[in-house]
Amino acid sequence: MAGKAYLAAMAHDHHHHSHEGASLMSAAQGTMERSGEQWTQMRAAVFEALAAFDKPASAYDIADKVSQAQGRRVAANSVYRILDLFVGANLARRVESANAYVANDHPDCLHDCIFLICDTCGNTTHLDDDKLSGGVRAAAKEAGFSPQRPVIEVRGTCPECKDP
Amino acid sequence: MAGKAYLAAMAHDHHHHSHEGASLMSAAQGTMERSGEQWTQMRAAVFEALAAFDKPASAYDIADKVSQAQGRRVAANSVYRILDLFVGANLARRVESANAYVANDHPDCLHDCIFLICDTCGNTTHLDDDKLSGGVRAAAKEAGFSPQRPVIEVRGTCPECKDP
DNA sequence: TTCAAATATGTTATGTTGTATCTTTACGGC
DNA sequence: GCCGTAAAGATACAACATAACATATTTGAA
Repeated sequence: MAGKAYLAAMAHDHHHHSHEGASLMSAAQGTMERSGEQWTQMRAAVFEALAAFDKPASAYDIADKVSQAQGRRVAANSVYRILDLFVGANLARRVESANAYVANDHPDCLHDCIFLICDTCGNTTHLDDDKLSGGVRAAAKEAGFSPQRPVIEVRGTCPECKDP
Repeated sequence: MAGKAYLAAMAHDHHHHSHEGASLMSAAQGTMERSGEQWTQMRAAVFEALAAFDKPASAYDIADKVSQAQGRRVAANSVYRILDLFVGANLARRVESANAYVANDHPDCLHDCIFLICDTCGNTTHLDDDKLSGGVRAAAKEAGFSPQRPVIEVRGTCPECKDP
């Protein structure tokens, strides 16, 4: 992987506090604690492992990575518990069509984000287009439905895999 | 279940050849054969079972129902094979956020459909809003991504579960 | 019609994802 | 120190999905 060669477009340019590395870790800790949850060693380890993946990671992928890092076996169910917390606190997102998770690098903003998942290389980017996601929510309401959580993902081919 | 008490709204009213019962079966057969695939007893049985569910059904749910109907054990992997064909031929859709499948009652029209899945009762309806789905595709293209298959689903509460 | 090739299904096994339950451990207040 | 609570570990199992190979059925050409 040559790293991100393109950035997700933002339809409405508002300030996203995107973080990385140590900054992301402390942002995650802050968000977690503000939402009344503890920031334990285990949670830090899981978040670090998750954030280190450059594509969506399954709970088992994360369990493996944490196990490696700690030199002991960490069970998947512990990881699931923590991932659920993360998703609840907006520190991570679940990619439904991949049964996998990604770290949220701007946990301070709340969006119905749109994932673009490359079927060739697995790399995943996301858009935060509140107009589009708002349209989806509105259409659901129009049909009498009360939307709680839109799932908007696009399977396809990323620029790298298309133009080699 | 008291049956469908509301219908999915259509943003752009074009003629949908919605079928049910025997009509749906023969439409399915026609679509399947036009796409160069055989319409076997087994496929008919799987389609019938799938169409009989009033909410998204897992491959195992379908395997159970077909097993019942035939008085013999039908293995899940046979069902998976056939479901994959159905999805390819637009006879069925996969609901990603539910790991389940629904029959497509108008296999003649091709849409990126939007599923509304009730987290309370599991009932699922769908919208065909080409404008919205087109917007999602366009946004992906805007980011340099080549969309193949948008996945647009909304988790929430259906009208029945909201207003008891 | 008969046979060979291609397609479909059956059988068995295994891999992956996700939960449930119960036990043990860590931490804080008393 | 003792106890209550929250977190994490251990184990088991349920649910979802695919792989590999054997058998059966269909198709179409000789």
